[in-house]
Amino acid sequence: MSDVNGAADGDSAGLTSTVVFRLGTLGAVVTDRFTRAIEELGLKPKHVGLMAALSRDAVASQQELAARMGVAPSLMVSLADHLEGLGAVQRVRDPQDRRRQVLTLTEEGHDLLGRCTSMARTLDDELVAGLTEDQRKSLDEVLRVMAGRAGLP
Amino acid sequence: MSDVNGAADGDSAGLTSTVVFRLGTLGAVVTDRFTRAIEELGLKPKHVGLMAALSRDAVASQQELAARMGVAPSLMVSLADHLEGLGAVQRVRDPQDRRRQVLTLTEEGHDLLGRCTSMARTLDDELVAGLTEDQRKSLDEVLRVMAGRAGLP
DNA sequence: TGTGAATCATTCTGAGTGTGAACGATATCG
DNA sequence: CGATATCGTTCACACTCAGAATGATTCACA
Repeated sequence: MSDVNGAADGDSAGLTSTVVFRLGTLGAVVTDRFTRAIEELGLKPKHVGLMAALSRDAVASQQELAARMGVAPSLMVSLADHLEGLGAVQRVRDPQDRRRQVLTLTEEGHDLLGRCTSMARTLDDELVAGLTEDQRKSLDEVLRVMAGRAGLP
Repeated sequence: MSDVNGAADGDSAGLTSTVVFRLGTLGAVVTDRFTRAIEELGLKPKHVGLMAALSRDAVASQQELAARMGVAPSLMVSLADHLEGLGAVQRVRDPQDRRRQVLTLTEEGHDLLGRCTSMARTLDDELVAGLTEDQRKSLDEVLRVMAGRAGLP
């Protein structure tokens, strides 16, 4: 409502009114807060993402996980190293293919992931505090559709 | 999958169903696409953010802009350097305070920002393609409220 | 009016993050 | 068997960004 009389060229309200820009900046801010929240657990977002992936699929090789998360296999090594050091995941050689390291989430890993989830829910509450119940439902559905459009699982 | 503790379940669906997680991942994917789109213009997201800020406030010192964007002043130097090299911004010493470098968006800068906006709109269309008109309106409003909650301008 | 403190832009150094190439171990195919 | 591919790992490198040190300029104030 602010900028309407602008010319057809790209003025700021043009860009800042796009979903891309607003979703990107908001996502960055929210992720930043989450990053600070999980810091005390010795975790970073990618560690949490890895645990979430493991929780969903129970077991998987490092390469599969790397491909799923869109990171290099070499990075998956250090992520798994760190989580293994925390006792959150377990590395087991696949007997069928002894090149493979099969990762599984330990009890401690589930617990750790649970604490991350709890932190995320706290942030959620703060974030959607100004929304009506209808708006929250709509947000849920809209996020689902856009995630699909963006090629997310 | 029985979990002994009842306080918080560390289920994967627990974390991946939070707004924080979904907004964060979706924002990352979208920003990544935008990053690739503007690559051909010789720009990165922070350059675009700087241009958008300049377009909104016409002129500003580097420190003000750095504070507004939440980056270190030293980074603002290189961002401004790059945009100046592209002819998108102009550095002028403030006559009132000759320590200050006042940045302004040139005609070419407006044009460049316009092209970024156009690219973002293209991505927007693709992203919201599966949404009804009501859902798009709701998304707009929800993003506005959450951005406010997150402390964004 | 002179002098020290504060501020601005800049440069430089260092930490953190992630990719890609090289390597050894294992598996698979001819 | 023997050649080749694949998996996990290590290493070297690039990139990004923050923070300290620097020089120029302004401000506070005696």
